[in-house]
Amino acid sequence: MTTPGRGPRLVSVKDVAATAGVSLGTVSNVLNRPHRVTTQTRERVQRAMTDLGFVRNESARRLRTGVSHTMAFVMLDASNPFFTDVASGIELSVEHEGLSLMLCNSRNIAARELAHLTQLEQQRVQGILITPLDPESPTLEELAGRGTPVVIVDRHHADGRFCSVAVDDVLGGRLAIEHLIDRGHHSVAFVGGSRAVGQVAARWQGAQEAWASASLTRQRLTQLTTVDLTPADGREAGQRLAGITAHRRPTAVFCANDMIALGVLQHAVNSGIPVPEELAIVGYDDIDFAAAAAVPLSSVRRPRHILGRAAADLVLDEAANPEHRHRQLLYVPELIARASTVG
Amino acid sequence: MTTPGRGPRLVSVKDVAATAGVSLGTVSNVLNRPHRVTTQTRERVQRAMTDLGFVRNESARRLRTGVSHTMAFVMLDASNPFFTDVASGIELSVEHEGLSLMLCNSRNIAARELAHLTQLEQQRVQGILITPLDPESPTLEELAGRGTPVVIVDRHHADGRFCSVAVDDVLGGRLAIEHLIDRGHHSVAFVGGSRAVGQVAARWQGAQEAWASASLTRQRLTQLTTVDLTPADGREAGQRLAGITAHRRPTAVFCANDMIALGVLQHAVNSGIPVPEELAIVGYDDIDFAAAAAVPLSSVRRPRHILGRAAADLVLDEAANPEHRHRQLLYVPELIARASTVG
DNA sequence: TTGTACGCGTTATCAT
DNA sequence: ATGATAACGCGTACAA
Repeated sequence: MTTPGRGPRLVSVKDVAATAGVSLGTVSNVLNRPHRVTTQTRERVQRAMTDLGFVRNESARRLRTGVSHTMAFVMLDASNPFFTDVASGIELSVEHEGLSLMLCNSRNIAARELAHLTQLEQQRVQGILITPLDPESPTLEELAGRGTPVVIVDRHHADGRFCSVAVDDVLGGRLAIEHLIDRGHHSVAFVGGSRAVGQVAARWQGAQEAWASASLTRQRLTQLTTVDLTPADGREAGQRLAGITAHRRPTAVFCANDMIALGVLQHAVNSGIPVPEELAIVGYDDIDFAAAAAVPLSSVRRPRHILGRAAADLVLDEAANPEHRHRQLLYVPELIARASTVG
Repeated sequence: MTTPGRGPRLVSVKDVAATAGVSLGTVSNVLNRPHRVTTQTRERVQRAMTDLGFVRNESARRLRTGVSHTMAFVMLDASNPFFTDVASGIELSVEHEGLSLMLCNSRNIAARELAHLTQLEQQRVQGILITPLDPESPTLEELAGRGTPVVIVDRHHADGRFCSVAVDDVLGGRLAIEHLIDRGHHSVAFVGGSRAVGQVAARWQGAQEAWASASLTRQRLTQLTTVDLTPADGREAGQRLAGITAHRRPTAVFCANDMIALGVLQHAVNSGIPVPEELAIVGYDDIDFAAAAAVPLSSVRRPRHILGRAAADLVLDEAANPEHRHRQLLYVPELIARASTVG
């Protein structure tokens, strides 16, 4: 007869019913169909609930009704402001529907991503938004196949078997390079992370395309690989750049994201390389910190909130609408030119 | 007889038992006490589970056993890297116990905080870590009173009725100001946000104490209030500073956090005020972006990961140990001097 | 308004 | 070691 769990024994609908002197069904009606109950008894029941400290048991509800009241977003990297901004966009839509959003952080580690997905599926969340390490992973298809709506954020699935929301990163890469070519640069380095290949491949591709179509005579687009996409990686890349003698050094870099770009910027300033005169820098995402850098960073802006809202709307539709059809949305990035390229 | 919810009807233990040709109890044993089952039957059952795509129903488990497998952290502001770093510290400890962590974001809005807490309590999470808008709010005490372990992060409850983990921000404020006094500054402004009074009051207090005990003759410690603690607020504060004629302008600012400081730094550089020669800047938190600023930011470092781990350990103890006693942990900050104060 | 079957995994009991 | 069975937790929904 011991109640499992610890702490004060929790109050159930039964207790509320007893205290209010009504039946169990009436309590349920107060909770779910208040209009069916006389104002008088309703108030009596509500009184009993607050007096006893009744807390609805979401597990029991879910077990019975089969529907949970939460959505989830599995972030690739919570320390990247890009993803937290996407998350607030998601929240807006999700909470507008009276659901709550739970955030998970895979930190770019496959085992952690899997653990989160498993947990979320076991909780029977209404839907999962995810920026996956690998959009083609069978895990995602299996998950969706068992009935959990899955929407991919900031990636696409090759065969369109999911809803997805992303930005045209090929165009983004092209915008960045075209801007640098416009500013007269002939030797440019792309700085990206090897552990984040999927995230940056399109940007690199766009960069190459733009470079090729400019058909410069003595062109040179090189690649500088870092491990990850953090400010520390950027500093390290900056160090390698600073080590190159000035006349062979690229006159500009296009960084796979703003965190890298901020690191490069820092090291450049520290080692006395004037930005943008000797080194122009373009970042990617246009996070708030980009504009707040001491040399404000030119960056390819992606519509983070809109991305989040759109993704949330898709997963909500998939969860609620039986006639749902998968859609892949592609948003357009925009180059924001600031002092790091425009002297 | 219709199954509630949509999508393919989910597989239950019964189906697994039938397919594997064993009894229901055996399936349960495979899940919860695998050693009691022959390797052979265990494999047969596991085979059936994967074949059918069986997914444990966490709600049913929780309902029966009374214990959930999640902890939650309600963040004050997910766009502040300080909190995401604390969150990763928490994750480390929580996942070490085989539990999963769900993140919520109150965005400094009381209604959102309440909504999250309600939701989490209804889900019967094992414990809640929270950086509350108001540590003295009765909501928290009621929540704890009904049995959910609550640990306060980055604040303390006045009467010690909760476990809490924080940093000595009075000391932090003192360190910042002492550093500036050491560097010869006589006129300093504190830049903080009015919507974040609770978070910054101690820093301001420490700043005043240090200033008072220096007993300078022509001292001047002023206060510059912003709305929030974002880079944009910092830029706006920087604008107000730049508007002051040079000989009346403070020679240094101590910012309530690094995001503000980065904004101030940006505006200073933009308006041609040399940092640190004409304006020294000290931030607070030492987030990664502080070191990555083009003029690396001096900042009061707080042990973010350690804070998170400690908080998680406390809530885990409170959830598992019947002899748990509340503790208030206070960590010591450290001043990191960089180029924004040390020419 | 009331009574009650139901959802599903867990655990215990008794039997094989 | 495994089988068969039932009670249990708690809120929901429907028939009475």
